[in-house]
Amino acid sequence: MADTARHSEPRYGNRPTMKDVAARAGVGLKTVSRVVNAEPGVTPDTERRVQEAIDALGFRRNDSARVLRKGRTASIGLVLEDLADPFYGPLNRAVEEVARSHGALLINGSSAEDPDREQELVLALCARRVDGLIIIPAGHDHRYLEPEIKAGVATVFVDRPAGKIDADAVLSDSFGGARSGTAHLVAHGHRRIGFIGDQPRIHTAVERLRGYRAAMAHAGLPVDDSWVSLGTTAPDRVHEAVVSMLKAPEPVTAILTGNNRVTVTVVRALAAHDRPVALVGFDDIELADLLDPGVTVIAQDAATLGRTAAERLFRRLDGAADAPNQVVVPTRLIARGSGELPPSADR
Amino acid sequence: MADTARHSEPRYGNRPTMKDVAARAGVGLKTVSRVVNAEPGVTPDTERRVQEAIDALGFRRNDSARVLRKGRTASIGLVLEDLADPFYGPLNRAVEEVARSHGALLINGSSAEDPDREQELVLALCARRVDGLIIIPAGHDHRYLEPEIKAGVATVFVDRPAGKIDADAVLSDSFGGARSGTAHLVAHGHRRIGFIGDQPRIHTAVERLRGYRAAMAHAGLPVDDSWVSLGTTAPDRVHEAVVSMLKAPEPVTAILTGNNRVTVTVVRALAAHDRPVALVGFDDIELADLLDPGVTVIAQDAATLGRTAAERLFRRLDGAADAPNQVVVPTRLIARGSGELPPSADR
DNA sequence: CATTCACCTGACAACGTTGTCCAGGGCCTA
DNA sequence: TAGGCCCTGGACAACGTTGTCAGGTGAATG
Repeated sequence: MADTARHSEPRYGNRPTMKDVAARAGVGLKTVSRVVNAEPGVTPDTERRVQEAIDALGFRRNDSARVLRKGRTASIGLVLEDLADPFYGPLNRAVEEVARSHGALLINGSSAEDPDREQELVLALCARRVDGLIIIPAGHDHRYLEPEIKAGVATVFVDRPAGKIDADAVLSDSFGGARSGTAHLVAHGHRRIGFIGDQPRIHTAVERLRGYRAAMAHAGLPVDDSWVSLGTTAPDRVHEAVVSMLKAPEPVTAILTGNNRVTVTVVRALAAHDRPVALVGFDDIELADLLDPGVTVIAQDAATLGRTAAERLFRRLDGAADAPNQVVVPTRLIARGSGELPPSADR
Repeated sequence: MADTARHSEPRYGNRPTMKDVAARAGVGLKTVSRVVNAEPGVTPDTERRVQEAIDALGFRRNDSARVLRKGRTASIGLVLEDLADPFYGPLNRAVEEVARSHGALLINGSSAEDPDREQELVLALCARRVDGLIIIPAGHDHRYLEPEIKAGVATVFVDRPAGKIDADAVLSDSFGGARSGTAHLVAHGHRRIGFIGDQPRIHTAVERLRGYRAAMAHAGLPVDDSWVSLGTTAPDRVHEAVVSMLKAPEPVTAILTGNNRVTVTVVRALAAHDRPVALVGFDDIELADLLDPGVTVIAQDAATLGRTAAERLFRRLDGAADAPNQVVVPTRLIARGSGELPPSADR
């Protein structure tokens, strides 16, 4: 009864191989290969016999072996920060769409904003010999990628630039977006504007803060330290920041938020507040138009980010060898009400 | 100058192999393998020499080759409907988390609700010899998977059951959720309740419709054909359905929606309507609590779905051989206002 | 000093596929 | 009918890794 496994026991689940198919069809190994790959040079009759054997045995070509022989895996890795963040959904899909159109599969994983985990994941992908990598970096030092890139792994960074290496990157215009969002609030009469952003480790967080400061400076407005809060996007910290900005002796009359998670928390916090406070959020959020007032946002085009990055990656894989460069995707301010509220009466 | 590539040109980007490392370190091939895999039986001195060669050459083990030899790829495939749908984000992440804890990578793709594309994707994953599959099925016939399952590919279906084969499945309680949502509306005095759901090809859509009908029947209420709309979740179709239900001679006073995308569209449509209409939505949506009124929903626990499925998958991979079974994850009704509105005055 | 034994080390085959190359046979033409 | 050519088919090696097994060295023991 016992199926005699020779030494250990590879052969996956005892799947038939081309050899088995060849034996059953009474042809040579290579002929089976030709049929499977629709290569020319096989008589219709022989082809039919081989095909029957394939169907009868339930043979399916082992791409692992194929990859080993051919040197290309037809798969790319996508490392993002959190698979569950709605901002990355459209990006993920756009990348998948492009990969699919190039016949490649997508392997992905989350770094959870942890540089070590990012590196571990990226190197695991390299060990699988993905043809290319699209990375939303969590860390600031990507020199560990140098040997990989030199060995031919095409690499494109998205949303944030690479650290300490020269690589392609596709970024949103964080600085410009934050600046125009802030200017929008200033234009509506606000002079004390708060900024609540993500951790200063994160490139986009810093850029957005810079944009905010630039707009304030341009308007000749001071920025009080108590109006700026950077840190994790955990709801309780953000909530606390909102409360302290509003309870201060010189309370802010408007807030600029640094990303979608912060925006959502701030909307909640402001709903519980008595005076209206203006709000402009970075990243669009679903249903923002249905709230009262609608949430004015600086929308990023996540799908374009992903598509652009993936297209650049495949252009590299097709041999494009021009110097690495950065593409900046513009943002768009969508006015819905919350950013157009006038300053509420002072204390 | 020209690097003489012997025949074609495999060797990825001319990456060093264990052979190269061995030559440089002046040791045998297998010794390098031992060092790389931290196997016992290597003198510290030899190990150091090998390690130096590894670092100098920038060697990284080729897992493709390893996989071929070992028979396990330590990767699983996740096929879902749309990577960008916020409902699948937490599910995706939960699966990834479990995979990660088992040292496996996640390959994923979208079926776009197209059975052919689902099959194509699944078979591509099988050709890569993923160890297991987690599938949110788009099609209704999965007999094409039989040879794969027989060959040892562990397979778990999520959100919707497998078609025509006996396989593990982890489902939400669509029927019970829709029934309790409908009963909730009935309890608040509604007698004419509409249902707007997804395409009847989709299992959950049918189950939810069944739950709705069951609750109506249980309450002794008739269901007029014009109150039920099944089809794509495209906003214009859904919008049209809302309008026609509200403009009918016997207009509905409440609506039950079949999924998150429908709910969002209906919220928009109702906002433009003059009379208040009660609403209960299937699936929770972000910010639902901030709308006015808050949106009452039947919440599904997508993360639990994903985690449960992934855990079952790995239990199978670890050898669990009990009969395939179905797990049903309960839903939870979250009352926020929209589902508690009384029927508005008749015409 | 010889023998045993433990421990390291390396040669070799195998995983399943594809590229190369050659052999055999049929068919056309001279 | 012989010669040559094209078309089909198969043997073989190679991709980079790991399992098996045998050889070799040094220390410990009788």
